[in-house]
Amino acid sequence: MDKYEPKNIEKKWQDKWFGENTFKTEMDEGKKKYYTLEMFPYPSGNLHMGHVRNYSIGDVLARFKKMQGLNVLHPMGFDSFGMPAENAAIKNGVHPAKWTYANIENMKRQQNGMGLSYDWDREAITCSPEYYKWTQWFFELFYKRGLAYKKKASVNWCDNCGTVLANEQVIEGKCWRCDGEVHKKDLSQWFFKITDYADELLKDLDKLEGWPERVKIMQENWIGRSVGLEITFKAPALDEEISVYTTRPDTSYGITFLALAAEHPLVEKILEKSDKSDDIRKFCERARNQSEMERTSSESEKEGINTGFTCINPFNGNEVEIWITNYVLAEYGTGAVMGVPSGDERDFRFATKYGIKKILTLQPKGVTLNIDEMTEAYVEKEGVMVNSAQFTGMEFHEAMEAIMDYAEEQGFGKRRVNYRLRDWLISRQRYWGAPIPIIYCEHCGEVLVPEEDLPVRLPENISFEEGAVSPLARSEEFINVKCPKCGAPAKRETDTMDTFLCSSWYFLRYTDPKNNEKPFDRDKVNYFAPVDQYIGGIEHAILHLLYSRFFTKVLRDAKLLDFDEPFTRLLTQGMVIKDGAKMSKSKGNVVSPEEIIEKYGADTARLFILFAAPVDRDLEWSDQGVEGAYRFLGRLWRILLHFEDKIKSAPENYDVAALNKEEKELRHKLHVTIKKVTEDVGERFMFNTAISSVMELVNTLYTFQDKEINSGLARETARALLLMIAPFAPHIAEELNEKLFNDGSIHQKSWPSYDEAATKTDEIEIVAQINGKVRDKLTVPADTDKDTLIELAKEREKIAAAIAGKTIVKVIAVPGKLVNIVVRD
RNA sequence: GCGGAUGUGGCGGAAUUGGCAGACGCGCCAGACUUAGGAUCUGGUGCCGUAAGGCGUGGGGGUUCAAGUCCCUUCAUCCGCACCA
Repeated sequence: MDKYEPKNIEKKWQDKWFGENTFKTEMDEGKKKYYTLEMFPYPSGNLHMGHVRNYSIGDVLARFKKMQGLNVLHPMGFDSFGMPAENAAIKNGVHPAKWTYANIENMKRQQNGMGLSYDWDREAITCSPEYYKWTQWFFELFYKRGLAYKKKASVNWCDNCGTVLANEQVIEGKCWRCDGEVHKKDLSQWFFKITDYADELLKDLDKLEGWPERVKIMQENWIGRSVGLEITFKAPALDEEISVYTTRPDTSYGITFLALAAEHPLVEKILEKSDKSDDIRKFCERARNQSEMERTSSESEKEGINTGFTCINPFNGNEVEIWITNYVLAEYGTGAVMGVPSGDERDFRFATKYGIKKILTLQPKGVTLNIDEMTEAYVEKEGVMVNSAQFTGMEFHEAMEAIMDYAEEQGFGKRRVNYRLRDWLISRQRYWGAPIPIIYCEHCGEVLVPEEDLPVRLPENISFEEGAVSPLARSEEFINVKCPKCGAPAKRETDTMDTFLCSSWYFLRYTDPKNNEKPFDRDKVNYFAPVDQYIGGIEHAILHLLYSRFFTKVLRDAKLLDFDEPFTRLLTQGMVIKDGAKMSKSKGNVVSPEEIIEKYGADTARLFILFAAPVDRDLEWSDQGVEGAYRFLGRLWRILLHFEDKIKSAPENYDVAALNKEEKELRHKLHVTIKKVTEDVGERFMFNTAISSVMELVNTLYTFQDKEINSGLARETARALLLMIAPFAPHIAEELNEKLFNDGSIHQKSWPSYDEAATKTDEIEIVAQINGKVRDKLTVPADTDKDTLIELAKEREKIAAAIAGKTIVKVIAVPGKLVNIVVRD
């Protein structure tokens, strides 16, 4: 018998599969489609275990659904614009394109070495002009729809990367890519108006039943919708009005100060008129220079300066001090907030620190609070109003509505919805990205590059010295153009687009990847998309997944496609952990996929990674576990080849009734296993238990090693085993199928069906309990009824002994499961 | 602080609808085959106990004939958000 040598068989089948492009998918209206997608990688050069896990999960699904008769779309591509290529260029003098394409080639080789069933004819590479032409085209579409605009704003700047970042890309005050400190800069930048879709992005989360709850909650929090009141204060001494936004209008009678952000527009006027403008200016500068970390931490010390000016609380005419503080966010709401020390913890501490007055407006029902004795604010949203004019005595919720109504009637307040979500900053001061297709003309202003001139290509001849200015901005050849409108000399925009823009639509391009006329054909995109099952890491819970949802909705409104959401189901895989930490170069705990595949083969690598943990949980890497997976494949190989002659000489059909007891049990086990694996893979996404049941079946088959076995049953079992293991370990399944059946690729065959009758047994085991504790087990016919069960149980020696001399209080019998006799002394 | 998750043998994990806790794999122990075994096959393996039996799903309480599963409470770990007024 041949030994199981993965090296000898895997390469052979991969050459055949990819040589013949076995996994090619075509649109077929008559067939139900299934679109399964793994998040495409950044071409860093080598696959890591996270990729292996991601792709293994996707490949099992793709192969499984295909065997179930669906028209499976399973593409792959590369998210190939971005900083690392440019950094490599700066460091080693290699052009980013060269570096990137070399990495793509290597990663593709590794992906093929895993035996993944991709349709490579549909590959999308975001840095290729054929692709980024359409990324630019989308920019123009957004621009025309009023969703792309340029404005001067205080934006996030990363010194390391030499570029601005979107809010979503600042993680705890640091750059998502390089972990460098981020600080604010005032720059004129391009934005996408994602806020126009805030409400729909929030609402439609309800439609995403196949998404993990936590991802939806993260998006919900990120969008951060709140409902409140905008109140306008008059400041006569400044001859100005100041608006604040609050979600607690019920506390309006307790306002004792008004807090402005250091960046608030009114600050300029205050400086002009104030006699202590030097102190105020100093304070504002200090506040602005705090890093993003310091400014957005709730732990930070709250500081402020009294401007000496006041404004009028429109509710009660009280004069209220205007302060400038370091804790009010300029970008949220109006950049100014009303200070109610009695009802807000921050305001309480601030007021205590600076000796500002406190007025109580709400207290728990039946309790009388004394503001002078309180050590913290009363922040609960329930209780009874006090000190609030005509609203005094009202219950919280009632007062809330009444006060808002009153403010609107009086004309100084307006109900308003606010979002945390800000517009998406999409321009980057880097070379290796899709150029923004805009030309600046002295006469015509901002002009879109005409569609027929797309793509705006990146100049290839370019220098990458380190410097503050983007390489594109230094390229005269690139910058200088004629205005498309008037023909006068004009200049190109030198910023490129955030790479998250490229990845916001790639899953749509796969449906029609070679289209030169359009980003994709509407019929094709509507046939294949949305993605039925998307698989990737949790790190994109907000970033990529929010942007893609936004894109999809805009394209729907532009009538390019007919669905609302891009990803019907989302699976967030767990991390691959070793020695208690995520695998990383810096921790030195990296296991190279290539080495594992070299040593054990791709089938073992895939099987281990799918078996070791449920797909959505973290997976602890175990070298011995890998050995175990390898051992199992060896066991499968040997036992099937052990029966080789039997299988080859077996008839297609056999008489089930003629099987002996053990054979009947094997057949039962076989059909139970098919049922279980079908459900585990297709419905429960429990690949680990699917594999364990296949292992059990193999173990059962081993009991026939030295026994006679009905050849028809051996044949049926072998075939089903190969079909079931095929999605997980495609090479060994293909090889064994050829050796035993030699009737074409196993991957073109149908998923096995089970015989419902065979999953049932004539006799079952029933548990006999006394007071809920198992005392005996009895084997009875499967259809034994309640009363008979109880009778049979009572006849058992152990049970009879246990109930002898005691009073039977109650007897519970669950047919098919147990009998429980409750006794008392 | 808020939100979410997780907690089961020596380890990874299973138990899908309240019904035999620990499937499957790793590790460990023993046997067979063998010049040899880090190959392979077979058997054993939650803990305490010679046994009968008892105990056991982070801790405490509860509901129930029956709880890993439901309820209350508490602890620990991980993740996300973190001055959003």
